[in-house]
Amino acid sequence: MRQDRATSKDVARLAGVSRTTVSFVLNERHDVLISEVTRRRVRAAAIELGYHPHEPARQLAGGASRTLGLVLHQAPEQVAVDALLAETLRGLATVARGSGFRVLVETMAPGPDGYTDLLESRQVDGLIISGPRADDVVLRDPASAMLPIVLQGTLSEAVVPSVDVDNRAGARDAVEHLISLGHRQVACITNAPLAYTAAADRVEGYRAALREAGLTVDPTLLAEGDFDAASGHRAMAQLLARGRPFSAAFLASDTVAVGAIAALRQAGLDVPGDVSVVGFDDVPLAAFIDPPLTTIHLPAFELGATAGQVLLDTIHGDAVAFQTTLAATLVVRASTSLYRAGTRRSGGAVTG
Amino acid sequence: MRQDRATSKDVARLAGVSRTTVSFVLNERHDVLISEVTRRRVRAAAIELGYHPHEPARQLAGGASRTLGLVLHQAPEQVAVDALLAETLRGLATVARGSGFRVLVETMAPGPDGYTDLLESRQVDGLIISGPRADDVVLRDPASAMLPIVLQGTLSEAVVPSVDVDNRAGARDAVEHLISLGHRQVACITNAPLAYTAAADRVEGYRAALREAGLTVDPTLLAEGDFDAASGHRAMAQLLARGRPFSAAFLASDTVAVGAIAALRQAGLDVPGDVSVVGFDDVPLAAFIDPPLTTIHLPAFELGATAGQVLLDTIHGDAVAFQTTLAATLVVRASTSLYRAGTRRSGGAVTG
DNA sequence: CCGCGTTACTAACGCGCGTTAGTTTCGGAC
DNA sequence: GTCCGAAACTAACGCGCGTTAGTAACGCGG
Repeated sequence: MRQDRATSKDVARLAGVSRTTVSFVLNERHDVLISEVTRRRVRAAAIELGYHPHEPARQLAGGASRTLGLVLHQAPEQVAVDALLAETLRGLATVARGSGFRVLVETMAPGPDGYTDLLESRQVDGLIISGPRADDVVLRDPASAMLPIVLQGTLSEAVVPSVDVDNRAGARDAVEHLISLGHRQVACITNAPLAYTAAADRVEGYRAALREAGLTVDPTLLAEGDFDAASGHRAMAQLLARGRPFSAAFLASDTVAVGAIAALRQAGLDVPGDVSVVGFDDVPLAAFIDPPLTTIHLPAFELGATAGQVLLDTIHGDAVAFQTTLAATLVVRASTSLYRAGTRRSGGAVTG
Repeated sequence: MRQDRATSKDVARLAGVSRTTVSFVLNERHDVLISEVTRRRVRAAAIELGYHPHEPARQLAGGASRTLGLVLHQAPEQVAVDALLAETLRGLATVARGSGFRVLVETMAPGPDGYTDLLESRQVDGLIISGPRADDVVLRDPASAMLPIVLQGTLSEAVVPSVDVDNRAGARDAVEHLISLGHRQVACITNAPLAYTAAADRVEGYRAALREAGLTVDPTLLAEGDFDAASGHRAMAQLLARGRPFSAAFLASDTVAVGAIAALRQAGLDVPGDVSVVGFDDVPLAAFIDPPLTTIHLPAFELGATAGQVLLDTIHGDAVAFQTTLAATLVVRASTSLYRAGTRRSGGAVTG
């Protein structure tokens, strides 16, 4: 196996045909006429020799790599904390394999580095960019509009197709749920700095729900998270320190929520007794932490699968939707409860 | 950009030299003598044309793909739950890039499918197999010993180099910690079925610690987890139902631990008041759940990086250690406390 | 003037495959 | 016997690159 690989020439010789015939048979070209006897003979020879076509060679000859690139264009901290990456990757890989494609992963710190190398060197036929950054020039350059690139996420003014979850609607559902339980003062901690569109959209949904319910949006009830649980802890501590009472909170990421809940506990507050909490993402552990987290389910597998499908369609030259939005649905568990005036803190948290 | 790519021929023409010279210059072959003037001219031409070497072509000509394959040879449930995959992948990608390699990910359900296709078709220069299964024939076939394959994990009788965390020592440290706090009845829930070597090793470490402390190993205090939190919940419920008292538990996975802790709570038991708990893995959320989890830190990034380095060494023909073991160290947080006889349940949990 | 080493390049092959344009064989219709 | 079209193949090119062997120019000692 270490020694000489079998080439299609070897197969041809063993089967007593030409290399061309071997290629036709193994690529199942039914438009060319080859007798069933010959086909069988070729296939048998290929198996006997343990023949595997040399991939780089067929990529060179065929002009396509049958490989999809997944660019993780995010900071290490984010990646480390992204509990859903595995699922997304699995979704992408599943769709890719279904079409005979493989998946190449490129991790890269945010910056001006070019991921287009992958494309220009023809190592991949298309790219999925996850975690797009506002400073990304390629995604805005009109010339890129024709490249097989799909955004997983949202970026204003991007010129390439994108697939994303409906962050705004999900957030609104989350907050509407809290309002329907009678809560009137609802705090919010973002999942990330507002420069990230996903974070901005979720806050937007939060505001929309409040407005639609005729409630005022109080900026002192908003704090900023930064991906990990520690940031959620800090943000909640800030919120409590401000002294503005609230009986519920929308925490725009489960990971951030876990930190925030810890902060609430340390302040002597019970969840959901004193403060009801809704998260976002529905990470695998969400159902099992204490209390089981009411959250917005992010369809991670579908996200990867859909992005992959859109990219494949783009590569094949099919028309694709410029923007695909997946629904994120509310999952009610035990971290939310009816608002009861006169609870321990008279319906609102006070300074910790 | 959609139109004709620039080839090295175009660069040669523009620079007024031959294609060979272009190749020498761009590949920084300093062993061939080319004047600095020419070098500059070639580089300028390449930039002007936006030239990117055609990767499949150089792979064909060069005989190497400069790509590493990561095979996730595990069931979907595992992947979904693997909070550390992202970190491992990042570690691998970092090392790979450092040597000019890319990373191709192949997810695959357990089974007899051949991941060696990747290798035989020369799409990758080497493979890292994560989550090896006992039924894997390739890894035992002596003929495979010379293939550039590295195991991330442990498999008895495997003939390829492996990189793994010291599960046994980590587990022993965990249990020793509990014993040092005065606990004498220590339960254990595995992270996975015992067919998985990692699970078996952790149980082994658990037993060793007990024996070394002169304690008896009670099989009724052992239950089996299955990757996710739900399995931890079930396993802990079983343990409680058996009625055998214990004041501490070693839960061989943080994810499983989260489920187990939920079950303890439902049985009216406090952690660590009634039962001290040590986990394994140190997932990102471990420090922030309630109570902050004492656990064994798994160096995920290093695991990926080390596996990648060993694979690169193998590919380059360097001698590599057949087995590399990374230390997993105890992180003490708040889920463990001193054993106090006469606590609520007189030092032990009883039937729930 | 010749021979010879050094410098700076280039012509041309081969990597393994897909594919186009052709060739041969063969059965039947006239 | 000839012609012809269909059937079953094959020869040979080209994909874009790395690389080996070879060449041309040049200086310099003899």
